[in-house]
Formats: sequence, structure tokens, C-alpha cells
Amino acid sequence: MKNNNKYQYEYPRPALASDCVIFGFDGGDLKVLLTEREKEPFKNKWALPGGFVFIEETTEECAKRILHEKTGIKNVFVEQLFTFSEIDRDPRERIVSVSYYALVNTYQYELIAGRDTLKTEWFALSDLPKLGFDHAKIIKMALQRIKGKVNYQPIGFELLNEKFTLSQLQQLYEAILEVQIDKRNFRKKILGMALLKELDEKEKNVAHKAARFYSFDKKAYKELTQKGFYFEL
Amino acid sequence: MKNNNKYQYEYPRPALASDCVIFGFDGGDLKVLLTEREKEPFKNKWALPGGFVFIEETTEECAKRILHEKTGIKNVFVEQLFTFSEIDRDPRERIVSVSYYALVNTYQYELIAGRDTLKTEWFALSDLPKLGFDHAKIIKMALQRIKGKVNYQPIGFELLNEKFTLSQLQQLYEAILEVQIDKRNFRKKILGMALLKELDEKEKNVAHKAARFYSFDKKAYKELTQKGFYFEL
DNA sequence: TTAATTAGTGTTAAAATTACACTAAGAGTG
DNA sequence: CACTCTTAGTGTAATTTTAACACTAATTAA
Repeated sequence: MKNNNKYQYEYPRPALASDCVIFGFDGGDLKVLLTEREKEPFKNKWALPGGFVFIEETTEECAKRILHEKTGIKNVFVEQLFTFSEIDRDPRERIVSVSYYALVNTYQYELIAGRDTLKTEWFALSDLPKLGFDHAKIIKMALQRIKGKVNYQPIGFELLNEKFTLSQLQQLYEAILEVQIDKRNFRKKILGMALLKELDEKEKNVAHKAARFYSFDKKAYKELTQKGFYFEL
Repeated sequence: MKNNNKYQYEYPRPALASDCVIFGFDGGDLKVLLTEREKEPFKNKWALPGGFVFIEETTEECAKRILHEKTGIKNVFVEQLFTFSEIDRDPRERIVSVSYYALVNTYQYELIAGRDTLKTEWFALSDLPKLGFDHAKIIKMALQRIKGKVNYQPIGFELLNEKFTLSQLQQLYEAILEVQIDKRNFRKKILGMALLKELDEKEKNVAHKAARFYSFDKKAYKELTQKGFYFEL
């Protein structure tokens, strides 16, 4: 490595990487996106999509790039989760990982097995394979994070289709929070926030009363937020 | 840098550093600990205590070490805040900083101006000097974080003396949250959680009714937490 | 002795949360 | 076509939580 900068510090540097915890929802379980590794270490083992940070990209840009390269998913809004820096977290050498998470709709993306990747698949959180590195720990923390966040931010809408029924939204909240929610109270609360647009459309071909579709009203949310409104479930 | 590991990746690496946002409380304002830099860049300017991560320490260990080396403060529990990785955040070269924050009692520590440091001082948040790097942004985020956290974790007790009065605790919450709180409702709520030990001791030499001292009951908190209790202000 | 200052204490009204059960609509079946 | 199955959709009352509010007690200083 070049060292011609008079300020540059002299110590050996940890390598820097980013890992992505991508949550998806398919109506039932909450899922997480994993890739089967093509190379050592942990060759043929499942792991989070992740890779090294280039010198001219931010860690967030890196996370998005890697996600795209390895799984085909792009244009997702990721948020920083945590930076993991335990000395031995990677068997090769010292690697510090800045992790990110995102919530997406499983149906909206076509998965590919990209660079250094044998397979890319959704796994239910209740049925994860054994993971390489400290990735089980990272997923655990990401899950904790969204469980907390869901209460005071309207996340979760990203995991559904543009149009969704209130029951689907409730199922999502139940999946994330791992609790049962009362249908009437839930609807009262959500509709009371005036963040949903009621659409004229209804479900079709369902063997029961068709549910009305709603969509998330981003504009209303923005306006309310500017007026000091706080989302709270 | 040595490169004899067959797995080691080939790209140039960002340097890795840690910065510390240390909040203190002296009964009035909420304060933050700053150091005046002895060296370029930002020589003679104020900045957060920070420095480079050694290859054999975690970023958290680094933060604690740097804090001790530069300010004399040690034995504080820091929590990770965020990792800043904008390309140009340091004028020297690409440096990624993992930032940490902590809450301490200003009276409990004697400040020194340690390595590469001309002065170490507490600054009221309402009266910060111009800061080097992106440190103003880091402080802003740290403040946001503790404002959120204070509502669901009994942090803040760290900023007071072991023994404190309920009025002092209230003032602290008012300083962090920047709101006025009703005295009776505050006392009702805090005492209702049974996390405070009522001591026999009272204030002395105050020109008004002497207030009772309380201390935080860590044991009770631990036990309650294990029973599923959630602190909530 | 008086003035100044902060500690300490309860009640009531309003708002938010919780618990709870029936009718409506659509598709499938015999 | 009537019956069954399934999920959508709806309101009320009891309970709990929150918010608003004012006086007496204790101590020092003047």
C-alpha cells in the first residue's frame, strides 16, 4: 500500500467490509436473504451477502453494490445496523464489517446467484441454516433492531406490495413483533393515523369476502412528519 | 503492509478510526467533552477525542483507549453510535470512523490534556465551538440517539452522582429532552418503577428544605428486566 | 422574625388502551 | 341453488394511563 502522505498513520490496517441483512415478507414468515459461498472461507456454506469496501465508495454504497452483484437486488434503501470488529470474526485476517439492513418485498425481486455466489435464497427466520462468520449474530441484532423500529416508524410497508389489505399489514406486524394483535384495535389505530389511502380496488378470486386494498400515502406521511407528527404503533 | 495471506484482498484500504462523544451533566446544561488538537489537520481546533484503530483491538477498545490517552477518562461504558464513511470526511486520506458515545458524571473525572492534545474541556451543547472534521454532525447524531434512548432505558443515572435527589434527576431529563416536566407526575412515575433506593441521607447546607437522596438500584433493575419489565419514561 | 427558596404531596378530568362477538361477502361443494 | 367455509369489516364499555394543577414543609439568609 502506498504511503506517501505525510499524515498517514503507520499501523497495519484492518480490512473493511460490509454485510447486508435483507428482510423479506411473503405473507407468512419473515424471511432473510442468504447466499451460498463459492469460495473459502466457508465455501459451500450460507452467509449474508457481503464484501470488501473499495477505497472510493462509502460503506453504504458498498453494501448496495455487493447486494446487487451477489443477489441481483438493487434500488433498496438500506440503513446502517452496527459495525462488528471482533478480532477473530473472520478466519483470514482482521476484517471489520459495517452491516446494513433493509426490508423488501420478496416478490418484487428476481434473485440471481451473482459473483462468488452459488445460490441466493430466502430463508424463514425460524428455519435458518448454519451460517458462516458471525452472521447469525448479525441477523439476530438486525431482527432486534426492526422489532424496535417498527413501533415508531412506518417501516414494514416496504415489505408489502404497493397495494395491500389491512389484514396483510397486520400479519406483517404480527410476524415482525411475534405477537397476536387484535384486529379491531389494529385497524382503528392504523386508519386513525391517516397514512393509508383507501383504494377502490378489492381482492379478487378469494374464497371469502374480498378485502379492500390500501396504499401507503407517502405524501401525507411527509406532511404530517413536518408538522411534528410521530408515528407510533 | 504484509500481504502473505492467500485470502487477503488486494484493494487499498481505508484507514479505520474511532471517535468518542462523551456527554456530561453538571446540574445545569448537558455538556460534551472536546479536545483541542495539537497537530494537523485542524491543529488548534476543537474536536472529539478520536484516533486510529490498532490491528489487535476492537473499535470499542480503541475508543476507550483513545479516550483515556487523550482526556484521562477511563472505565466508562461506551455504546456504538454510527460508522461514518464519507469519502472526504478527513482531509488527509480516506478514514472511516466508528463512533461511540457515553454518559458520565462531569465531577467524577479529572480531565487531562493527553497525547496530541492541547486542552480537554467540557462544552455546553448550547455553546459549542467550531469543530474539525464532521464532528458537529457526529455530536448531533449522538444527541438524537440519547434523546430517543432515554425514554426506554434507564440511562442518565450515569450522569449523576451515586446519590442524587429526584429534582436532580428531573433536571437531567429536562436537559436531555429539552422539555419541562411536571414534578409530581415525574416523581410518581419514577418512584412507581421501584428502581430507586430511598436513602436515609438528605442534602445539607441548602437554603431550603433539604431533599432526600436516592440511588439507582441496579440489582432491582436486573431482576425486573429478567422478569420482562421494560423501562419506560 | 421574616423572606426566600426548593421539597414534597393527591385528586380529578381526559385520553388511550384493551377486551370482546357478530354480520357481510365471496367461492366451493354437493 | 342452498349450504358451508372462510376471512372482512364493524362499535362499545371498562380499565388504565396521562395530564393538569396548588398548597404546606423545611431550611438558610437577612
